[in-house]
Amino acid sequence: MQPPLDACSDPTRGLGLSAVEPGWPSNEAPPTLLRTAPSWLINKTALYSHRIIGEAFAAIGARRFHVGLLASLVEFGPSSQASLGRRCGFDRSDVAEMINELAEAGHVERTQDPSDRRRNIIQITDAGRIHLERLTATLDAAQQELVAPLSADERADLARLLGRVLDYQVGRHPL
Amino acid sequence: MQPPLDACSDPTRGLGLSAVEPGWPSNEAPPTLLRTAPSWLINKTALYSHRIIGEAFAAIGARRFHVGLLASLVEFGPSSQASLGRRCGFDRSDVAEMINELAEAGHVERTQDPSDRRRNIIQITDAGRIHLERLTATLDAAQQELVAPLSADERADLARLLGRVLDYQVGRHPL
DNA sequence: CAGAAAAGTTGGCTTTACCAACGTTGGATC
DNA sequence: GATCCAACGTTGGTAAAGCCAACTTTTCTG
Repeated sequence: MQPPLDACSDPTRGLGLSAVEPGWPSNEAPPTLLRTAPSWLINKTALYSHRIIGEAFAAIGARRFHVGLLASLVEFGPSSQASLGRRCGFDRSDVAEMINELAEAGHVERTQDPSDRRRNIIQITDAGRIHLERLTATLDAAQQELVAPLSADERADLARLLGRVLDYQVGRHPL
Repeated sequence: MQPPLDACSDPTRGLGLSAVEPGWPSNEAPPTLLRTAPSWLINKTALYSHRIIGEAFAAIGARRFHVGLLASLVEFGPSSQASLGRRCGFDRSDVAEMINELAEAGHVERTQDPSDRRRNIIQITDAGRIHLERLTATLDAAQQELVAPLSADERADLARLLGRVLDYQVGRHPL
């Protein structure tokens, strides 16, 4: 016959009569098919990542894309918008607007490349470097919150595994 | 750490000059800050996951959420929409529309619960079960494509690590 | 020199997740 | 029993992210 519909109709108190993963609402764990699907695990974890990092950045008046662009400019020096987009995985059109925002905030300077007048040369400013320091500190704290249940070794493992998947996929379809 | 499996994939050691990860456009690798940031790795990997699984499902006229809902109904029996949403991590409002779609396609039946007239009882149909079989096969193939560069052990490791993070985060803020 | 390709910009589209409100219903409390 | 509160389903709307198409200007290639 059918299992009882909604065995627990008050989600505030768990009856604790079945082995459910910690944290999930009582008797309402996700289906095994999802629980064991790498794609689902990745997507749901990415959702939490979005939320945690996004809130942390919003708290200091920053946006998620700031980090990648500014870090790119520091590590590789002045770049064109197209190059920034390829490095960080952004569409050209999105980079244009992002640079608008960063330039308006004074974190970045946009000048035309005299040797190739199609290109803009994007340079980080002193204010941008200071901003980046706050960003990295904020990101570090938020990420620690994200992967809190993992040990240092496990965090390294996770990064290594994801990096391998990412390298492979980038080779198949550059993003 | 393990010896390099595929090609040179050692992102932790930058030689500074010409050591570019495989697959990345020539000399336009992402900044180290992103490369080593779990949040960035998770988000970018999730993007590829979205694309690969989404395309695979679109090829058989299905959508991503079909799997979770139908698998839930098979594993736990007829459920209310709210319960389905909690299990799969969907908003109530989104579940309503998803069930509309699944019901119109004949994969699911929606009846009012006589014992609680607020609730709908969602039941999977025979067509839905057949659909779910195709979905799981498609999902398996797509996921294999996603984590192709990982060995079986590594895939298990990845799933375990992500599951731990997810359990922890669900405990902090149920989704 | 002609054509292809790259760069930047504008504008728009889709998906996904989320939120707010409402009416209905049931349970809890006094 | 009357009242308050919570859950459910539904509608509608919002915001961000990623992506695509078109167009102009400029450079590279054959």
